[in-house]
Amino acid sequence: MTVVTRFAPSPTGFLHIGGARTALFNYLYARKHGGRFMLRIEDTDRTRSTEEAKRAIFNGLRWLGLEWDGEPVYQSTRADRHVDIAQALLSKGKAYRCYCSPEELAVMRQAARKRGSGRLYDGKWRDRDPSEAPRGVAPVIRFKAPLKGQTVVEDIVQGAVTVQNDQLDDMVLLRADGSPTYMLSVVVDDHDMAITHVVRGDDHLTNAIRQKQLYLAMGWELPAFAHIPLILGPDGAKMSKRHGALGIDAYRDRGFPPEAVCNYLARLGWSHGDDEIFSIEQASGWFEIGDIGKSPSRFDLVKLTSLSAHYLKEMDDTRLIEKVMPLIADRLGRALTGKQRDRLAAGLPGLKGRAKTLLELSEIALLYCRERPLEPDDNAIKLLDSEAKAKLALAREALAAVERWSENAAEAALRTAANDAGEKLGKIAQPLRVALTGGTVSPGIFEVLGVFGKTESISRIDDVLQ
RNA sequence: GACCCCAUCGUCUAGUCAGGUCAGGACGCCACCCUUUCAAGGUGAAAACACGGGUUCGAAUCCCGUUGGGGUCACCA
Repeated sequence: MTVVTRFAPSPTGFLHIGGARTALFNYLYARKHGGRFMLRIEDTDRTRSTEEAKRAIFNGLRWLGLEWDGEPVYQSTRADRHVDIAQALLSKGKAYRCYCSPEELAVMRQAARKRGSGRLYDGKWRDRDPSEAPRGVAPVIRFKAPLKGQTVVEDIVQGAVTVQNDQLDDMVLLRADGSPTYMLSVVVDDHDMAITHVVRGDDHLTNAIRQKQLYLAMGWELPAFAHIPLILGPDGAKMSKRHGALGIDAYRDRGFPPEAVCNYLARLGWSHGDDEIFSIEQASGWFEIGDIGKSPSRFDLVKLTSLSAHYLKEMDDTRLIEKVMPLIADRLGRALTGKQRDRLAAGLPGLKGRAKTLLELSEIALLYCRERPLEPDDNAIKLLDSEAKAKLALAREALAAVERWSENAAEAALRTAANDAGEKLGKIAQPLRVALTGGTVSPGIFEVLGVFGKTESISRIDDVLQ
């Protein structure tokens, strides 16, 4: 049997971090077993569904590298089929028409709460003769759920979950306007799409109980269920906006590489022994649903950031430059000149170990893209006293004498000069740093010298000495 | 409130199913080393079996309870 999994978001907002992880787990499991990973857009709530949200889902999944198989299925296009199934249930005697008004329902609900019962609907129309139906009232169709016994879902993550059937009431399958409800649509679609493993958030666990009853009523084969614990905010409370529960695109915009996000998400709630850093390919070789933890985990931006730093360091220089250049151009407000690109190409490899995100990298890379004359920052100006300038003059002399310029040649010249003058290298390096970069913090000074080249370096020193 | 589920360092977790390890790793934190600044890197330290009862020669591991946390209770999905 081919494994078929699916990710079934409703396009009502952004693709959030929990949804992304659900998609990832589905993807991983399908890949592990050489199966198919499907995407279904649950857009039956037309008023809340938006094109924008749909795009966010597509773009988010692609950015993460979670390409789905085949065309996305739009649930809204399948309403006729869902209605057919409701009719089939009706003729099998497994569903019935209910004519209750919203007011009646509200009273029942109140009564149920008072009794502490989960049965919000009391089954008023369950066994009534259709001839008693009031005129002019459009009925809903309700599922005739079993009254006695219990329903057990064997969940791969949660184990056996048992609910007494008297806790469950008869859910609505078709609304008064004839449109199918989610509960019906999911079951029909999962069945029609031949989904073998339903892997989704824990918030659907109790739905699975009701859905199982529907499968049984239709005589359909049950998929395997796996309900993964939700992701909580850093304080252990439900993830909310104030936690920075952002769309996946926000993490992209903050400069996290997708492989870092995937790695982090995979490791959140799932583990393969002590492995911490791994690719999506490795994970798909290891992934077992049973290895997913049972308790909810907290979202930790710091750990994601450290993973991000790791992947930045590992990233291929060519790819890195492509990603960083637009960010720098943004900051500069214009495209980079040829010279700036060259400097970037030379300087980026030395820079990438110093930043945790692409955004941060583009910030520090700015140092290679500013043109002289520089405007030193406050700390830099403070440092440039007459003594510092004297050291700088010393450095200028030594550097001007270098014939074949290179990082190493510049280093040798400066070390010799410092030694001859009986100075500590730091006394010379710091003023030099200010002259070259306009700031007091930068990569190694020889590296900077190497990137700028002889002419530019000397000119920058002269700018300060004048 | 009712129902369902969960519980190992601050956080993510290994170990739990098949009881026996100084309870392991990672992030973070702290210290030290390296050092021309800041990072990075290296080395090291501190840090947990929620609590209470059982069962057992022996319990993080099995059972019960307590406490705490999460989820669900729509003609939303």
